[in-house]
This record gives sequence, structure tokens and C-alpha cells, in this order.
Amino acid sequence: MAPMRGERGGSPARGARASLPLPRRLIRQIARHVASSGRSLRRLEVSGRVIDNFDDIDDGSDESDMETQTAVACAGNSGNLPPADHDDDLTSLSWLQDKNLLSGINLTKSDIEDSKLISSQVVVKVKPSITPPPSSRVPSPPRTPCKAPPSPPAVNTHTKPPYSFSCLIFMAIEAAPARALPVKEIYAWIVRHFPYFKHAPQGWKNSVRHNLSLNKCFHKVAAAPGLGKGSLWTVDPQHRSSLLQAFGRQPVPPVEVEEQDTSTSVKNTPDPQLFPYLARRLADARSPPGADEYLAAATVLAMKYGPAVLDQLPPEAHLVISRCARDEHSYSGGEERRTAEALLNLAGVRPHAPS
DNA sequence: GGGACTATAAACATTG
DNA sequence: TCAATGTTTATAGTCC
Repeated sequence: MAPMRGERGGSPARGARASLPLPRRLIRQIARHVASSGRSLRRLEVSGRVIDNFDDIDDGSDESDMETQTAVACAGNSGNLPPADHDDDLTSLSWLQDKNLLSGINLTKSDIEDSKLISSQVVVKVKPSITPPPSSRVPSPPRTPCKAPPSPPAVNTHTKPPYSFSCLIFMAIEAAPARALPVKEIYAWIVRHFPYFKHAPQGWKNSVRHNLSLNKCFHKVAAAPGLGKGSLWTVDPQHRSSLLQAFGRQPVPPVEVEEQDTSTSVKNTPDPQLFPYLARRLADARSPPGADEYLAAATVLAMKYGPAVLDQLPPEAHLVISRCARDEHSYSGGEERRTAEALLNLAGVRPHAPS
């Protein structure tokens, strides 16, 4: 059955309370991953407690983690990530999507190792004690209108990103240094970050233009000299926040609900005004995620909406990742760095100056 | 059931 | 003339 947008299957954070501070295992894994990618995690704030010496973290690995699933949270990434190859579920956030705690963020393993699209990344491993491995579930595409091709051609190795066109356009424009792009550059950004569109039917460009024209969130500004045909498109500042919140309303794949113990409950739920979907999911869900899942979700929320959003979450969920801006200088081109910086800024995550 | 939102398609006008 | 861009209308799926 096709996924229903907004359909919530069950994920629940009933009783999912993390102990303070962040589990050392989680910290180890974050630090280990960042180190393995040739970068360095300079500073990690957990509920106000700053961790800046990762050498002190015991690295006694419990490789029972081999069975863990990996979630990747990207600082400052508001979703500008390529869709995951579904054959690489170990590094996909789909398990979180399926838990209905997050939606729309997927990474491939190569994305993690490449680390060119984003400025900083954190890996959080969680035990799959609740959800079956994502690979056992069929990834559900976003709702597909009847006019869309019944199934993507085999050449499409990437799935359609779970973002609306307005979100894609928003991301593209926000990632631009000047916060303005001509249509052609919006196309290019989308294709570059979501390879699905490389082979998608051409109609999507029409949809982008249609969206630009119709969506009041986007404004056309005078064409720059030498730009040639077309105008620059910008995001209306007045509608920026609504676009940001739209990220939280992206389609969520259906979840196979399992019978879970619901004897415990979460007292602190996100403000339903701010996060209606998350709040409802946490309230309604039947299978509580573990503390790690909750923390991972909180992390991505913080990165998505800014650290202040954590005020709406249980104090245990406070988690802010910061990284040294120096790490961004490895980008050869600069566009990716600017993209990363723009998205970091977008998420309210401020890199710390090197000590 | 209806409104809102979104995706898609198409027609047409404008522009370089 | 042509292709890219921009606007408008129509249709349909989904969610609330």
C-alpha cells in the first residue's frame, strides 16, 4: 500500500528517557566516526556540559555494535543531502524516519566518507532493539500522483527525495552565497544534491518553475547584469520560518508497527504548536525508541531548527554539536564550504574558532 | 466531504 | 527561430 503522507505508524517515545550525560558509548562513536573521516570534533555540548577532550573517552569498543544501525546527523544540514542508496541502510537515517522521529534525511556511506557536501557529521549508533533492520522493510517512496511513472526506471539508483519542491528550492537558494539563484542554478543544485533528478522525467523542472511562480515564499528579483535570460529567485524572509518548519512535515514512510510495552510514558513532549508531527508521534507511538534514538532525533532537530528548539524537548535530549570552522577549509572548491556554512548558519550551529 | 497543499502536465507568453 | 524562462490553468492524490 502506498505510504500516506503524514501517516504515523508508531514510534513512541513513551518511557524513552536518556540518562545524563549522553551515553559514553554514543560519545565514543561520535568521536570515532569524526576521527575516522579525517576530521576532528572539537567540542560537544550535552545539556550544558561541554566535552572537549575526546581522548578521555574510553574506547573499549563493544562490538556487539556490529548489529547496530547507524544514524547520521549532519550539523547544519537542513536536508541538503543526497538520498541514500537503499542498499546501504547501515548509514541511512531511514530507521529514524521509520521511527517517525525524523524524516527526510538520508545518507549513503560514501556520503559520510566523502564529507564534501556538508561541514560536519556525527554518527550515532543505536541498537536495533525496537525496529527491524531497515533493509527488511521496503523503502516507501513519497506519495506519487497517478500521473507519475509507476516506477522509476532502473537507471535511477537514487530514490526520489522526500522533500517537496518548495523545500528543494528553499535549500538551493539558502545554500547560495547571495541567497539568490537563477532557475538554472536551482536545477543544477537539485541535480547535484539529489541525483534522482538526473534521470527523472523532465517534468520536474516544470514543477520547479511552477513552484517558484506560485509559491509566495519565493520572490523574483531583478536579473543581475550578465545573467542572461531569467531572473534571480530569493526566499521571502517573512516566509523563511514556514519553509524551515516545512522540513518537519515531509512525508514519512509508513512503519510496521510492532506491539510494544507502553507502560511508560513521556512527560516532556515537544511543543505541539511548534512540532505537531513530532509531538504527536511521541505521544501516539506504540514502540518507544531507546534513549539513543531519542538523542539522535534531538540532535538532528537541533541541527535542523537550531539549539533553541531543544527547550521544547526533555532536558535529556539537549545535545548540541559544534565543530571547528578550521575543518571546513579542506574543501577545494568553496561552493560546498559556502553551502555548508550557509546551512550551519541556517541551523543556528556556530562553528567554534580553533583553540 | 471539503479545503489546503502538493505534484504533474500542458498551454501560452516573454525574453535573450 | 529556438530554447529557456515565467505564468496560468487543470487535474489528481493526500492530509487534516
